This record gives sequence, C-alpha cells and structure tokens, in this order.
Amino acid sequence: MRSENEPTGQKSRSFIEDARRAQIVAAAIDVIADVGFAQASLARIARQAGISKGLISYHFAGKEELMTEVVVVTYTAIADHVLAAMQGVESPRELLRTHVLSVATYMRGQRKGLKALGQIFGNLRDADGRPRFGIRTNDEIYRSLENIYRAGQAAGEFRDFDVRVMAVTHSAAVDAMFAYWVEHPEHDLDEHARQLADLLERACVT
Amino acid sequence: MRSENEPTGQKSRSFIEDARRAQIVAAAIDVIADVGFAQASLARIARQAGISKGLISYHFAGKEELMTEVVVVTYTAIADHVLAAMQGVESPRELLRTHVLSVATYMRGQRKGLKALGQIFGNLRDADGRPRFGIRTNDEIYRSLENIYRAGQAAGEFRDFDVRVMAVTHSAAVDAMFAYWVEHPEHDLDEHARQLADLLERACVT
Amino acid sequence: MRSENEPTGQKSRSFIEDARRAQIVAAAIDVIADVGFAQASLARIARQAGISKGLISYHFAGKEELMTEVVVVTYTAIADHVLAAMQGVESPRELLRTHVLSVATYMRGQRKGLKALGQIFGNLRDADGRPRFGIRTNDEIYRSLENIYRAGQAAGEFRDFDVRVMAVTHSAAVDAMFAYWVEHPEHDLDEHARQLADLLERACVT
Amino acid sequence: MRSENEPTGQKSRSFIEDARRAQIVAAAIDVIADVGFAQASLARIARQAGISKGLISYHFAGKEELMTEVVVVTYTAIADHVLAAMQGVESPRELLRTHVLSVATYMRGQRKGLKALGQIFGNLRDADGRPRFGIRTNDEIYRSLENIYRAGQAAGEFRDFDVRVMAVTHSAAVDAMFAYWVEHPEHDLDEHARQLADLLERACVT
DNA sequence: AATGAATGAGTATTCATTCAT
DNA sequence: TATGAATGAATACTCATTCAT
Repeated sequence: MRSENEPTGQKSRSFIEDARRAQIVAAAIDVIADVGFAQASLARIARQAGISKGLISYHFAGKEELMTEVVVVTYTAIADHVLAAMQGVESPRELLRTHVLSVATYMRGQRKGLKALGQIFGNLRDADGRPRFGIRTNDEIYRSLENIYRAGQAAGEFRDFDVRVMAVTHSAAVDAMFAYWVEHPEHDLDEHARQLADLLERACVT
Repeated sequence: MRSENEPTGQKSRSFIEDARRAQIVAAAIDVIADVGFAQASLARIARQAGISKGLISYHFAGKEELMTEVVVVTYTAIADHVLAAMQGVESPRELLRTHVLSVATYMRGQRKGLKALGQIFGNLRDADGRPRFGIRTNDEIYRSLENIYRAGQAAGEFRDFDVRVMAVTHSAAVDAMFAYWVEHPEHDLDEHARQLADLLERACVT
Repeated sequence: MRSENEPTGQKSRSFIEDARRAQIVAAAIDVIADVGFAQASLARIARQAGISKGLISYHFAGKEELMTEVVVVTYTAIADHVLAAMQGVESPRELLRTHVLSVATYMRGQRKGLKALGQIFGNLRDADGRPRFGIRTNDEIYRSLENIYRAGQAAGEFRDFDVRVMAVTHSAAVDAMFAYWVEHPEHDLDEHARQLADLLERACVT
Repeated sequence: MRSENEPTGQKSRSFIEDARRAQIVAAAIDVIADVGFAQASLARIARQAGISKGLISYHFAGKEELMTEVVVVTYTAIADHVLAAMQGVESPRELLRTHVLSVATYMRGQRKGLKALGQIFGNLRDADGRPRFGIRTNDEIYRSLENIYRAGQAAGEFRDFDVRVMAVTHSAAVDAMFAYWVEHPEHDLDEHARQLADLLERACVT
C-alpha cells in the first residue's frame, strides 16, 4: 500500500491502486457535493464508493490527503481545460472573453467537482485551525487573471483600474455563475457566460 | 422550553431571555468567524459566552435554530443599514454606487458577523442534507438588486442586459470584496468599493 | 465538567465529580489488573464502571490522564503507608526490615492496584513513544532506598557495597514478592517478607 | 499454511521457511524493543523485515504464535549460554556466582532480545485475558535456581532458608539488573553483576 | 433560569487477518 | 512463496442533546 510501501515519494503507483484512488476521489466529490463538507464523513464516502471504511485509510494517509487529492484533481483538470482554450489567443479582450466562456463550458460537465471544490476551499482547515486552501490558491488565480488585465492596459485597450480588484471581482463572478447554475439547472449557462463576458469587457475598456 | 410553549411565533419573549439569546448569538458569531463552522461546537460557543452548554439548549431548540438566528440577526442588520443609506437616492447610477459603498462601510464594523454568515451559508444543511440557506435568501438579494438595474434600464440610463446575471455578479463581487478584505486586512476597503462601483457602473451604462 | 469549566488548574472539583473520578479510576484498576494494559480499553473500563464511554471522556481529558491518575492514586497510597510505618524507626537494620514488611502488609489489600501500577509503568508511552513512567519514578524509589543503605554504612552496621545495586535489587525483590503472591494466592506472603528481610539484612551486614 | 499442513509438530520445515521465520522473529525483536509491545503492529514488523504484512500471516498462524516464537528463541539462547557456562562447575557458591555473571555477559549482546522478552512477558495474553507467559515459564527458572540453592544447603555451605523465596528474589534481581542497564547504558554491568553475586552469596552462607 | 452530569451516536484511524493472484 | 488489496472490528475521542436538580 502506498503510505507503507512507498514512503519515499509519490513515485510508482500501481494501476489498480490508481483506479481505487480515483474511485474514492470520485465518491468523495459526489458526497461532498451532495451533503456538504461537514457531513462528508469517511463512512459516507466509503458507502458511496461501495467499499469498506478501512480501504480509504488504506489508500489515503488520512482525510486531509483525500481532500487535497480532490482539490488537486479537480483543479488541475479545470486549469488544463481553460489554459488549452486560451492557447493562441492574443488580444486581451479575447483572452478575457475566452476565459469566462471556457470556464463555463468546462463547468457543464463538472458540476459536482466544482461544487465539492468550493466546499473544501471554504472548510478544510489544518490542525491549528487555519484554512488549508483559499488564500494561497486563490492568489494564484488572481495573479493569472491580473496578467490578462495588465496586458490589456499595456496595450492601451483597457482603462486604468486596480487589477487586483478586477481579478477578485472576475473570479467571484465566475464562481457565482457556476453556483447559480448549480442551484438553478434550468438557467442558461452559455447565455450567462456571454452576458458576463460583455459585462467585464465593458467594465474594462476605455 | 420556548419553542414548545410559543409554537405560534416569536411573540412574547422575556427581556432576560432576549438578552441571553443575543449574548449566545454574539458568542456564536465570534466562534464561527474564528474557527469555522465545522469546529464551532456548542461547547465552544458556550465557553465563549461564559455560560454552560445546557443553557444554549434551553434557549434554542437546537443548533440549527441558533445558526438560523445568527443569520437572521446579521442579515437584518446589514439590510437595515443599506436600505437606510439608499433612502432618498433616486438616480439608478447613484443607487448602484450607494449600495456598493454602504455595504463596504457597514462591513468595516462587522467583519466577524459577515464571516460567520458566509460560513453558515456555505455549510448549514437541514436533516435531509440540503442547504438550509443559499437559494431562497440569495434570491431576495437578487430581486432587490434587480430592481435597481431594471429601474436604470427603464430610465434609459442602463443598456439592455440580463438583470439576473448582473445581480448575481454584483452580489458575488460584493461578497468577494468582503472576503478578500477579511483575509488581507491591510487591503484598502474603501478604494476597493470605489473601484467596484466604477466597474459595475461602466458595465451598465450604454 | 472539569477540563472545560476549570481550564485554569486543578482547583475546585465538585464532590460528585471526585466520586465519579474515583469510581472510574477503580474500574480502570480492576480492568488493567484483570486483562492487562493493552486490552484495557476505555470501553471495557466504562462497562466495568457501569457507565457510558462518553462519561470517561467527560471526566478525564484522555486515556493518558486516566492512567496517570491511577498511578498517582495508587502510588501515593502505598508511599503514605510505608512512610508511616517507618516513622520513628532509627536503626538502619530495622528500617530495612520495616520497609520490606510494611510493603508486604500493604500489598495484601492492594493486589489489583499494584498489578495495574506495574502494567502502566511497563506500558504507558507518550506521543513520541517513550515510556511515560518508569525511569524517573523508579529513580525516586531507588533514592529513598539508598538513603537507608547509606545510613547503615555510615553507622558502620553495613558493609561497603554499591548502594544503587542494592536499591535496584531490593526494589525488584519486593516487586517479585508481590508478583509471585498475586499469581500464587496460597503463597505465604508474610513468611516471604520475613525471608526477604533476612536475606537483604544478611547481604548487607559486615 | 504450515500449522495446518503439519499439525502434529514442528518437524519438517523447509530451509527457506526457517530462514524467513528467523528473519521475522528478528524484526519483531527489534520493533518490540524499540517501540514497546503495544505499538508493535504486524505492519511495523513487516516494514522492519522488508517484507509484506501478508507474509507474516503466511509463516505464523497469528500474532500470538510469532510472539511465542520470539520468547522461545530468545529464551532458549540464553538458557543454552548459561547452562554451558555452568557446565563443570561443582561448588554451589561458584554455581551461584557463575549464573549471575554468565547471564550478565550474555545480556551485553542481547539487549534488544531481552527487552523484547520483558515486553512480551508483561503483556501477551491469550484470548481469555490471562497472561500467556509468566507463571509456567518462570517456574522453570525458579526450579533450576532452586536446585542450585538446595545443593548448597545439602552441602552445608548455605544456611537454611526458603529456596523458593531465594529463587524468586534471585531471578528478579537479575531481571532488574538487565532492565536498569537497558535504561542506563552507561551503567557498569559487570560491576553490577559482581556486586549482585556478592550480595546473593552473603545472603546464603551461614 | 441555569447548571453540571450523563448519554449515545458518530468521528477518523489502526490493525490483525484473509484471499485472489 | 509472496504480495497487495481488502475487510471489519476495535480504538480513543467529540458532540448535540437531555435531564434532574
């Protein structure tokens, strides 16, 4: 098993172990999305996965490692998607629109993963009670958004505004788009994304 | 117990009982803001209030009622403040700016209350696992914001956009402003509010 | 409850709480003596005491605090008894005999307590895996025994030997007397004590 | 599995199986000596041996059989050593001294084995909670020591004392010598042994 | 109105053991 | 022979809630 047989690093994980870990992560996402972080006990996750409680402990060092894995998996997937979409786009205005729209298209298939992500971000604390994610990770997002806005200002396409405020607002607006859509499945996500892209674009241009 | 003797409403509550409830609510806000929803046990809240655990159960039917009360109290207070600030303002653009700026000024003195509010919103579930707040309560906010935007559109000052998307974005942007300021206390809240007001205004005008 | 309501120190413990703690300590002694330290779970101790598992956690901060209390209670009692018996005795040879004989008489009524003490001494470890008792506490015993032997040497009654070796041997011999008697209840404890006193006395005199 | 295929005795065990069992026993001794009986899980022992957990179960019917093997192996080795040293010695007084001194020399190279032995003796219980070793095994030691003392009495070299008390004390004194040396590695083991031999000899002679 | 004592269900985690490969 | 995967029972501990006083 991983934490016993491979104490040195995250090197070679057997195929079957990878599959189990993925299965457990998927079950965790389902449970967290459905009942919330606080109610997402390992027992419930195990039941969802159709395995024994002990098996989770066998594959993950602890609950925190599982939660971290959920975050990493979900996060990496969305980042890959968005970065791929933005590849080759030059114009700051187009980058802005592409970011909003590609996040929205990705969301469509990842409702639960993103919902779980939000729960973990907002709730997971380390031993001394401080948020495990949130600040640091959000700051990464903020920085990448700021780059878009700064490029637009440098190109003279965007007016002079505080890029951090714009990044915080942009990020929150995208999150809210997702949250609203999750709660109102009949809501038109694509149209929302277009509206939001317009909104942000207008807020930026001179 | 109260909720059994007075099942009809929240009518006659003795002065001392009101005081105790307020004291407990205040302690709950402090604890939730400090250690997060999941770690906010009744024992911790009681200790913070300097009373016994049993007394909380005496004054509240259960943990959920206490959490609900925290939400209602905090929520009512901020709504009163914002509504008072918007009283007499006519222009939609001014209403918009006033809303953002008055929320910011209110936040300054209510860090903990708002932080606790966010925690409860994101975490409190009822018995069957569905979020206790969120949809319904947010919808009230959305509707009041929509009124502002619709008025602006009716007056010809605002362009034609989806008012629900704008309301969702506006609300999320204000929440994010608060959250960012809570985590970065050195951040200039007033300037953020002004920037956000500019941003939203520009996004709306024709 | 203690650890919540009296976080400052070990000051005022209510009468009823003292009684419960004593009851739990007694149950712990019974269980440890009967099934050994490793099998002495809180569940088993609670069952022995006829109370719920939770109540142990209510009265003791954790298992270690309970074990420590068992040690302190048992240890203090035997030390008081032996010291009282040795009070007023002057001659080193008599002190030596008195120590052995008074320990034996005390043992008679404290079989389980002493058995439990031995188990805890030999097994309780703190978080980093080092024995919680043992060395330090034994050293206290050794020192007090050494005082007796050194006095005998100073008075010229005892020959010149290593007092630490004698103390270690004395202590072990007394423990073994007890252990043997526990396992062979028909064994004549008083006669064993007399034989042991003779043995040690002869080993010391010139 | 072994104990099923060869239920009659410990007859034919393949060479490789013997080697594995020895390797596992050695690992168990290391782990028990280092972290204590209670923390000595099969997983930890397997890791120490560099093999999988399952392999221990393959070679031993259960944890208890492994522990028993540790005791038997260690015990047999020390008995062989001591008996060899006493071979040819005739005088009871010399036998007594030889026993103490040869045990001490053996200890020097067997710290861990003896430490583990003590842990298992003090902790291993069978299903119904009674000590697995202790009584029976100690009685063997007692009897062999009694033979020495009785021979001394028969030869008129030793005074008239209870040989069982003397044997119990002798055994305990030797164990304590070991335990003290294990905890105080700077302690002079050889000098302790000489002092102890003097002590016992003086306690016996007329 | 308030407390401290008590419960029992629930938490994460550990571990000896089993078993298919 | 040997492994890695899996189980299920047991562990200490937490906590909302109840209740006699």
